[in-house]
Amino acid sequence: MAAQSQYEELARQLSAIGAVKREMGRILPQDCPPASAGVLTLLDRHGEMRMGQLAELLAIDMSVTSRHVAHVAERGWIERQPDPADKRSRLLRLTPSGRELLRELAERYTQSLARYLDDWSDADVGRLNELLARLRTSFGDCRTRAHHDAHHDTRRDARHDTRHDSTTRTPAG
Amino acid sequence: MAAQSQYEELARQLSAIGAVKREMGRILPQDCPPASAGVLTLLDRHGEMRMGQLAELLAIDMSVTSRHVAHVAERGWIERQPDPADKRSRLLRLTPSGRELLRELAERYTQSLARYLDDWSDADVGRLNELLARLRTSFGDCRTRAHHDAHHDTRRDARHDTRHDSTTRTPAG
DNA sequence: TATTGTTATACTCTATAACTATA
DNA sequence: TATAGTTATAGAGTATAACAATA
Repeated sequence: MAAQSQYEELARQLSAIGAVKREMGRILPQDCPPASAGVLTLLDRHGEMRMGQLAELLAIDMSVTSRHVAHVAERGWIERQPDPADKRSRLLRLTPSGRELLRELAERYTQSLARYLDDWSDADVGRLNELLARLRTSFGDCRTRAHHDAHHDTRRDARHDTRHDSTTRTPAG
Repeated sequence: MAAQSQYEELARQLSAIGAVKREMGRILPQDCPPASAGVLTLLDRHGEMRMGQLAELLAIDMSVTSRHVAHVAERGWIERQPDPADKRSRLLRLTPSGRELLRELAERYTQSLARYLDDWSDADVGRLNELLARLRTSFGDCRTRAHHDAHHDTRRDARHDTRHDSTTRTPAG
């Protein structure tokens, strides 16, 4: 439990961090908006999956996910195969072209961050990564709880967790 | 200098942190979108200022700032007085009504974060705040450097880099 | 001529709701 | 009936360019 001023400061930091995100977005190729990069990255990390799973990992509505997926599919970066187990569903999978793009993206991100953060130690970057992951988990748990038992209170207790990887999951929606 | 995998992970964390921002945005009053809250917060922190200064603190284009400012001015949360030293400019200042709204916002942010982060220590929240502030500074400093040294700028694509905009934008604070 | 700020236009991202196909 | 996914529509946020008024 932290002091009130710490919470207010965190709210300010979160509101301002968008500028960093935008700056990172500027290094992306013309055809690949940030949302597309996010889709490809998650498919790389977690492997083949369905729309619904991807939407949950992205922490956005499936309608939005659907359009992001259409964008990357139109450019040949992913394939959408019918799911043999459920004909309503489609399985998303990276193509070789998508993997090639991901290599390019990783290189650009790395070069850009290496330049911006040249005076950061490995430990500092690691600490920031850990805290951001934990922040997302804290919000994600809260949302999952609110979603599954919307009429219950908001105490943190039962953690019936059906997720496979809580560290890479994002909250909100 | 950190390892490449750390940079890639940071890029991913930044891309995913938007979900937390959106979740925080949901607690705001109907009339007050996140951008308005940002404007009010900066005017509270830094006091009376001009459009250009505010745009720099927000790290967004002045055209965008102009519309955010119009929104909060229409609702009586700030005043726009002509600058006696430069008739092209207007000085922005919080009104009592704006300060009252800020108190409300601070309370909502605090309550929400206290609920989401109930298992975070004060030290953890403080560390995250420090690292986020430092991250924004690193990007802001770098952007300033890049602007003064434009021919060493390798981060952009073949994109139209038509920024004759001389205002050096810093991630907000 | 250059700068401050506004407005018009376009693009990205997201949410809600209506719709289809299948379970 | 319920669920997986798509599409239509609306709203917030941002960038670029053209413009007005002033320096």
